[in-house]
Amino acid sequence: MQEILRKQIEKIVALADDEFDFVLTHFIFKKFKKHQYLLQADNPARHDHFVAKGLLKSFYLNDAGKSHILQFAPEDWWISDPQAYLNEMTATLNIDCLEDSEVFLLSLENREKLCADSSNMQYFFRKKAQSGYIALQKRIQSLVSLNAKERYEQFLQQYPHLSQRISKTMIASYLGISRETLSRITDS
Amino acid sequence: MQEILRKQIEKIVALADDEFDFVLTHFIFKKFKKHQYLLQADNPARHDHFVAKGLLKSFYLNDAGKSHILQFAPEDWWISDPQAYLNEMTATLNIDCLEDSEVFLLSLENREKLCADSSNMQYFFRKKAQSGYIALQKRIQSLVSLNAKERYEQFLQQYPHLSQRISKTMIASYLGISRETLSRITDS
DNA sequence: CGCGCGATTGAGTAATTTCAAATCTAGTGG
DNA sequence: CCACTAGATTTGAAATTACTCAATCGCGCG
Repeated sequence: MQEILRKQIEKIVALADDEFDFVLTHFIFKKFKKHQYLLQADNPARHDHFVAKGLLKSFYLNDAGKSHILQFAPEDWWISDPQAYLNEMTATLNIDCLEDSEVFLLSLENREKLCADSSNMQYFFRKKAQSGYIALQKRIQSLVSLNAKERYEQFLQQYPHLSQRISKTMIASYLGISRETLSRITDS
Repeated sequence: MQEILRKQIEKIVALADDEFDFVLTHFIFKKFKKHQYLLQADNPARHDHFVAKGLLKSFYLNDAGKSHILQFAPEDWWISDPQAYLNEMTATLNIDCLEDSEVFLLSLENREKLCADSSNMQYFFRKKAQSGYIALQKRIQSLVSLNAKERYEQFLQQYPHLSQRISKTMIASYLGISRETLSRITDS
């Protein structure tokens, strides 16, 4: 189980065995059931989450009460309410499980300790934030310049594996289109 | 001029005088004229840019040839093609000046040197990437859950100063709506 | 005065949403 | 094996939102 976390980090920085053991002491390992919430809006967002197994999503409800999915997180992904987590604020996002999941939790305090004690880990988190930024910028580009159909096709290309584990209703919510529109797109 | 850069960094980490002097040696200072390009698509994106004075924008042309503005960068902001810059690829974005501008350029090589030599600076860039991520996530939320009028009003609230220096055509391009639609929104 | 650029307006069209109803599907208990 | 239910998906029709294209307006500047 821990191997997944290690491999994820070592995609970016190499770690000696004892250094990884040290890193690991900063995480909490937990299992969650499908439909279980890891974070609810208006609660403190105490952790960032690395998914070792399963599938989570983060979403928020707008003023009209409509749910918008911000992110899916299958194995090997991180998920949180970044704004609330990094600024120690109360969450606006919700995170719950689409499948039974196994997750490593990291508090902000422990993240900062890790970064202070290990320049490797600070490097890792810097790179992770950078690639996250790039990913979001791509998503913005697709939102402003692609129509519903094109966005859906790009999603399929980008996450061919994911699209099989997620209902179309949720894909529509992620893409910012209604489920009816997505349905009409796919039957062609 | 350098004071602006220093203040920007010291919002996040304190620097001794000699440390800032050291930091400064990694940047190149340049002036640009209105309409001048700092980066063009298909060219290597060699630098990240910190704006000391003036106003820049980044944008790209989609397949249909339509221009979409990704970011405005007034004083105290950073602007680049992050994907191209951080992965040493050829740019897909363009960056040009909306006003005469003064800019500090930072190559990827020098950024990494800075981070390797100064944990303060690595901390700074980590935090900067994190807040960038948060900002983009907010923008995604507004794109998927707000209509044209709401997005425009949010833009005015968020950047009251900016909206006075930028044509409505460009604001429309940033918001992902046509200039005609924006015009119809504003006359109410 | 006349040019050029941004902003506006009008009319028609295209994309997407909404609401309601019908259909399909997987899982459950008898 | 079948009936039944909850959830997801699909379909239809009307309404809304936003876009496109074309024409006009307004204004600053040489």
